[in-house]
Amino acid sequence: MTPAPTVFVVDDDPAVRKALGRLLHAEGLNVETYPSAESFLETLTPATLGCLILDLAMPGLSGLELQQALTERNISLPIIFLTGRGDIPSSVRAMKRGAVDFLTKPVEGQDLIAAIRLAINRGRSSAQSRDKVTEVHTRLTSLTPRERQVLCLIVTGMLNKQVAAHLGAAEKTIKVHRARVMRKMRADSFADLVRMAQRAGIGPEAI
Amino acid sequence: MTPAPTVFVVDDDPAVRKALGRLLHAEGLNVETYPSAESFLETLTPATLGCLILDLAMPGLSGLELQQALTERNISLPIIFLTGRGDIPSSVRAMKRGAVDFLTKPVEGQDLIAAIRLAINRGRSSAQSRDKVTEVHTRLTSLTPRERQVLCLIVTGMLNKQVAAHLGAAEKTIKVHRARVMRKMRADSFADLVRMAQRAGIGPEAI
DNA sequence: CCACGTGTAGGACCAAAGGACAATGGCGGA
DNA sequence: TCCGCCATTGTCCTTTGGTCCTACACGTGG
Repeated sequence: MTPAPTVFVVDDDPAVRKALGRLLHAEGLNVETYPSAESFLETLTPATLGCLILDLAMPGLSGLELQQALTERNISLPIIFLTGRGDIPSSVRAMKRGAVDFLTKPVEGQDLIAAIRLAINRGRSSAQSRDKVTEVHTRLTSLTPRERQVLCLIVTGMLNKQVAAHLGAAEKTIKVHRARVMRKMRADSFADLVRMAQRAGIGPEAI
Repeated sequence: MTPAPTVFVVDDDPAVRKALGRLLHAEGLNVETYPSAESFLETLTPATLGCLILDLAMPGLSGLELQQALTERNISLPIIFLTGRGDIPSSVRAMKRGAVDFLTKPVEGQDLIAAIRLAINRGRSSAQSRDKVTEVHTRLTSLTPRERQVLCLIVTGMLNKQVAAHLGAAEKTIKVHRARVMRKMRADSFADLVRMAQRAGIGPEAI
């Protein structure tokens, strides 16, 4: 239904890449393999959907460093670490930074598949909520400063006349701004607007 | 300011309990030590604030089993695992289930203290949001079934007359229910009500 | 200079929300 | 049986919100 997710495999061992490629392809998954973190980073778009199976120790960027790099670029591709010589501190660091799983070679095919399913689902839902938030943000940028101000005040529950007093304007003016906010934010009800503002982090903090 | 958080230490080794007790007390932290998971579980209230430093392998319930038990009892005390003979699968399982950290003995005092500070902060904020949600839930239970129905419909953005048509009642009736909902939920604005409903998981899903 | 966006504001008018007061009917517990 | 709670509906009135159309001032960039 949605664009097909892809499983990216980054491992410096050709045998591992080949074996994983075969295994996952047999499961009906799209697979792309990369021999290094750098080569993977090059061919990466922010809208990528799927998950990443990542080796820990590689020449060049290590797996943990790639994870860090993705975080810094604001790319939330779910990561499954798969390593032969891992240690506890590495696994803990990986999990702390949001890895879906941290498996050790040799890995049970079932375990890996299960982790991949989980990762793909997680990525899908996080992509959905991220899309919603960015959608709200783009609409927010279409507001004029005054409209944003009015938005912030009305979603805290203030009446038009209260907003007017607070901003030193006529109630009529606030009504105009309010109507424009509703239209520009494509909110089809006030409740809807409140929820959008909530998602954008605009709440009753400023009271 | 808030009730002082306590660091609970559960470890079967008396030497570890003694050493940790001294170290953490010197840091100005309240410490309670327990020789087993069972003894800790007995003296546990759901409103406990602080964090738990937990050994992995113990006679009786293991650390991971205690973590599971706390999850099942809906107790969200942040956990720091501290173990001598851990392995990667254990650490990954612990982190997946929400542990704050997974440290190995011998541990650097600084690392442990840092983890504790993080855990206590996490526990504090999660307790805050949990309190807010339960507060909303208790208010929800004070609503009559009809009032809850009306609440669900108005927070999706429906007008009184639409709700009336949807429920086969007069608009006036909906107004009365709506007013009672606002009073019982202690919402001081409609925006407020929408946010409360949001926290309680009542949203526009049902459309 | 003119067009455009922005902020401002007025009047007219209608729709929606909310409060005050009253009333009816059902249903379960004291 | 009577009381209290719940749900229901009504009328009357006020406040609030929302939508037209119109209008003016101000600054930016063609």
